[in-house]
Amino acid sequence: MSPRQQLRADARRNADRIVAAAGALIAERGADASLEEIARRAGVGSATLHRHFPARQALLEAVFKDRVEALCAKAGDLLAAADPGEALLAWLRAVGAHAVANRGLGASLMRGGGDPALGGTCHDLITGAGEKLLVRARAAGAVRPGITIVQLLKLVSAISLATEHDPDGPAEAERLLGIAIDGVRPR
Amino acid sequence: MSPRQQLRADARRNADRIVAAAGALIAERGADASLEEIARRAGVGSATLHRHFPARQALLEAVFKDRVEALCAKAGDLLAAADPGEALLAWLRAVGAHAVANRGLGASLMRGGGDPALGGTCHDLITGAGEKLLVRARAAGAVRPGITIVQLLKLVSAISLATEHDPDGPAEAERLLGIAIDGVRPR
DNA sequence: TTGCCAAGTGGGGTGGTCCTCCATATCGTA
DNA sequence: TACGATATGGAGGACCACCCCACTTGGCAA
Repeated sequence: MSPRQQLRADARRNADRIVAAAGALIAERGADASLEEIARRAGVGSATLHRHFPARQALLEAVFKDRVEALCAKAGDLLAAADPGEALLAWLRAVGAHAVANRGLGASLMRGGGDPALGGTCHDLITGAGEKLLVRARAAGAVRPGITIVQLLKLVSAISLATEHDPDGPAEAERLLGIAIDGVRPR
Repeated sequence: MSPRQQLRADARRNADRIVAAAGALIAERGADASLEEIARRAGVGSATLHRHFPARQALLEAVFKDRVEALCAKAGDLLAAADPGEALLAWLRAVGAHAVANRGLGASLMRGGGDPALGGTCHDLITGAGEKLLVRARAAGAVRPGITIVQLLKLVSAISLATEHDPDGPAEAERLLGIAIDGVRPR
């Protein structure tokens, strides 16, 4: 689905419909929503869904693309912040908040490394954006050495995943994130 | 399967076989292994599996029961350790190590709160054992206030879950745990 | 020891999932 | 308008969790 210009108009319209339906259903029921039902809601056959998005991950990437881009933009903004360490932590909190708010985003962010062949775009984008923040924070001595951006994002995603089925998910995620993130600072 | 005495001899034998087969298959393929195949391996019909373990969670509880009990015993031992704070952290690390070594244990530990009606035993056992360690550590001023044992276990489980599909899972889990656990100490 | 019946079993059915083929319908162009 | 490349979706295969019910079996009472 990278070269969207090459798609025929109806095909592109269907792809958009599928992404919209997927977004709605994933918000309702989580990242493991039924692909059949997504197709049903989008008003297309299941074969069409599978041709457009050969793997579930590809669909998730499309659904969350704009949110990931927003997070990347925020990372860019924070590069100009006064305190490099606080900038990184603030960004991680923002990533966590987004992951909690958008069910399934956290899982999507992590699985980038899993299937290197297809997609991985979300994971790559967010990793690239965060890396710059981490490098700057590290240079300022605001994070302890040896920590990678992939580790930090894994931590954030894991927390959002763990609190996904909680009655009081967002608040609990915030608290857990607070604990975990404090370990990032040098002793 | 709580009142095992009330089961007929053959029923109990089948239940044990199912738990053994489940343990093997879960170790191979993770906690979402097919129940049909577990039944097949155990040499019983799928109906038998479902009657003994009405929900997947119930089966997981049975599979991991001994490991959870070992962790609870370890918690008991650590209650006598000199440094209450270090005792708690050491135990959390042990829980993490077990969760990583036994695929699916982490997920099982977390889901206790999800379905209050059935099971929850693993979750309750481990929570109870950890609570004592936490209370002692808190009294010694070794952990910052406001942290609950459920939060700590959620953190540990989340990390083990997140690293489950990693090429270098155990080592990475150890590192992430190190980061997260440092946030437990008071500032 | 024998006979009986509650307890236990598993094949087969239901309804769901993901994914693939291929005959058909549609778009965009010449 | 006519045509061919492109896109579609229903039908179907393989798998899954879970349930029903005709049958078997263990263990107790006589």
